[in-house]
Amino acid sequence: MRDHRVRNMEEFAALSGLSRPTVSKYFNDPGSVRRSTREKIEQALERYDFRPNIYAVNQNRRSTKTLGIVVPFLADPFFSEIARTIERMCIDAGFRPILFGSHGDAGVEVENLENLRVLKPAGVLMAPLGRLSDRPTIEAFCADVPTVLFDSRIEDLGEAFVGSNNEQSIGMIVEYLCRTGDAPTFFEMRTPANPNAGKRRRAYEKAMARLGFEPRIVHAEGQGWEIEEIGYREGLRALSDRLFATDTVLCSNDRLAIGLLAAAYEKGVEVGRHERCAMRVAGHDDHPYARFTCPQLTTVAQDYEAIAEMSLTSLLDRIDREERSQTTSITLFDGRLVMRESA
Amino acid sequence: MRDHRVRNMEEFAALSGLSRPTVSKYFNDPGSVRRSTREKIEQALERYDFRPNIYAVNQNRRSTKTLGIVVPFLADPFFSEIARTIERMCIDAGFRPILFGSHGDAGVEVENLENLRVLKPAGVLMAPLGRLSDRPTIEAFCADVPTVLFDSRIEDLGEAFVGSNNEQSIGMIVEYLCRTGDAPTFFEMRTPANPNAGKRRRAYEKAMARLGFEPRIVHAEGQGWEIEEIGYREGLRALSDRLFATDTVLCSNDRLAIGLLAAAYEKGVEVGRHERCAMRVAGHDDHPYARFTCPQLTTVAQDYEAIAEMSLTSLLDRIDREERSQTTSITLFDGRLVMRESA
DNA sequence: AAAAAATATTGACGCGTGTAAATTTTTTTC
DNA sequence: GAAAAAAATTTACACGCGTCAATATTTTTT
Repeated sequence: MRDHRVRNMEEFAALSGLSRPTVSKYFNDPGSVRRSTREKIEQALERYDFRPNIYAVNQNRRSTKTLGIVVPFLADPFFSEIARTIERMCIDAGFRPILFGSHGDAGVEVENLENLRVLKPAGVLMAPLGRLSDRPTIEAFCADVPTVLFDSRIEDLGEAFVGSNNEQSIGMIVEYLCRTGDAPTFFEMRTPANPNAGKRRRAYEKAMARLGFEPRIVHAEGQGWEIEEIGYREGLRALSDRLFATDTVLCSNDRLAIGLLAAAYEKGVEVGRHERCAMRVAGHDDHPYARFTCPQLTTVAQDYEAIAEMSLTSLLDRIDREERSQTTSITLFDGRLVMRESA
Repeated sequence: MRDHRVRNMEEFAALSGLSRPTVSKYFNDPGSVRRSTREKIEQALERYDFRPNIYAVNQNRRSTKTLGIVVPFLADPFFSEIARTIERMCIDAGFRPILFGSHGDAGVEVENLENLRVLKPAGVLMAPLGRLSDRPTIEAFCADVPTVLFDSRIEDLGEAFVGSNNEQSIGMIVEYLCRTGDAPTFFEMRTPANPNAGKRRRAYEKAMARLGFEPRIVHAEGQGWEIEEIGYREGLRALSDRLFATDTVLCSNDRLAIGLLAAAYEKGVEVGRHERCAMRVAGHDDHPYARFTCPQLTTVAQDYEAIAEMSLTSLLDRIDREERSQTTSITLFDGRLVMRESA
């Protein structure tokens, strides 16, 4: 049991009865040494619990076996969930994930990339802020480090992009809403940070046109990532001023819908798909809290797992091939309708 | 502008017209070199943007200027918020924060500590899982690395503990509820992961006794961090079976309250402090979503900033003094009553 | 049992920086 | 302007590990 502290690999090799290069070989790939040798090392490992100095290791390896993960906002459950999924997969793939949240701030996003640069990661998985992101910085970063973007696409950047198929998912929910009641009015932020917002609006317009309805859009004013607050405040206003043209509202995302539902409740406007209800509300993303809104929110679930897995696979693929690709491949996953009480 | 890549400090020193040791001195403390020297370096820095290799640096320094932050669950807004606050403060203090979330899993928490050990951080700020945490592992870690615990206390561990004063905050809200209506029934998980839960229950009992009421407790069955789900499911059951002895319910935390409010809504039980309402519900923590529940949740706000700042200050203090303290100092911050519609 | 193949060892160098001692240069003080 | 103090330079070693070439040993094949 843990006899004494082992200073370095030299000492540990001696304790194992082996030479340092052999032990080094083992740590880089346990399968590359003879079985009897491996057993010797693992036996010693149990007694002395030695771990190679990561700083010395990374100084000499070309690739550091660390992967950066950058998300715009850790407090947003979508990103904390997806980060968690990616982290786990990284570890299973033999990499060391390191997580950065940008707090919705472009300056912090740039800082995060600078910090990552210093860490010389093998690759980076990044969900950019979107419209607010400093494109030149990200471009320069992508040129130096293999980077896969997810969730928010930035035109022509990154080795690959993985996201959700807004056209499909919005089309699907618009169709559902039209089929079961009034055609939806679209509720979105006027100047959303996330580029998915624009795609969703266009998908809404397209779906409405296809179904023969006039698209109607209500814009919420306000900036930043306090999206529920904006949905609430602007929802109150829209309800007071009767801005919603129909009794059905499709929100650009669940966080906006959460705010709107709070506003409707406060106004005494009953929301739901039943006869007596005055209004239907739907969202997009299947936010973890969508099950606990009043009423429970009908929405579209994104495939977290698939997005995480595809992002990582694409990145590891690029890292393995050790060549930078000129084109950015794009993968989009379909959403799944989640029917609850609100619409 | 960015003429060419600078390989190392030797080369950069030559480009600055200085010797490497002097440049090294500058990077460790810009104030330690003559002003004219500093200007030379900063001028060169603008042209060549060199940054010392962090791996080579950390191999030789005793302390690594990185600070670990470990939280039990990044998807929980309380922790993502407090992590963000601490991160910012770390950077301002000249340290490099590195964030780990344990996903509510004791195994991951242990992994996080192991990974941190490898990184040889100057210190660690940790909110443990609580009851689920593997005490021996954390104890061994605290013995090796200066660690300050926050939020969840583990008896006799860490250089310091910073948390909230549950006795004060629960006492305050119990008093408020008793003054304005029925005395509250306490709603909590039977086997909560977080040790604050136990403190809150005892504080509730104490406050009720002080005010001359019989304490009444309803237990929610269920394990893990899906607290809203448990609150919802068990809330439904409690409402169906009329388990709440009074018309006022004080939840052990906001996440449980969010679930209970969803259950009440579904049951058609009107919640609020107005005449016509059948029930009052209060929470604890001032969760970011407490403003968007239906109705908005009356709760107790914890002082994020104060907890973050105090934790970091305590840690930096211990790091500076370069000595391990025998006693763990305890700091608790008072909560602030946040009155909204639900109670 | 001998030959061939696989694996381990020895010894050495390099990575980029921290750091210390001795020396030289620059700045400050009187 | 000389002496004292402060700062920079030179030189050298250390950190812990990756990696290579040459050699020795073990294992597998014939």
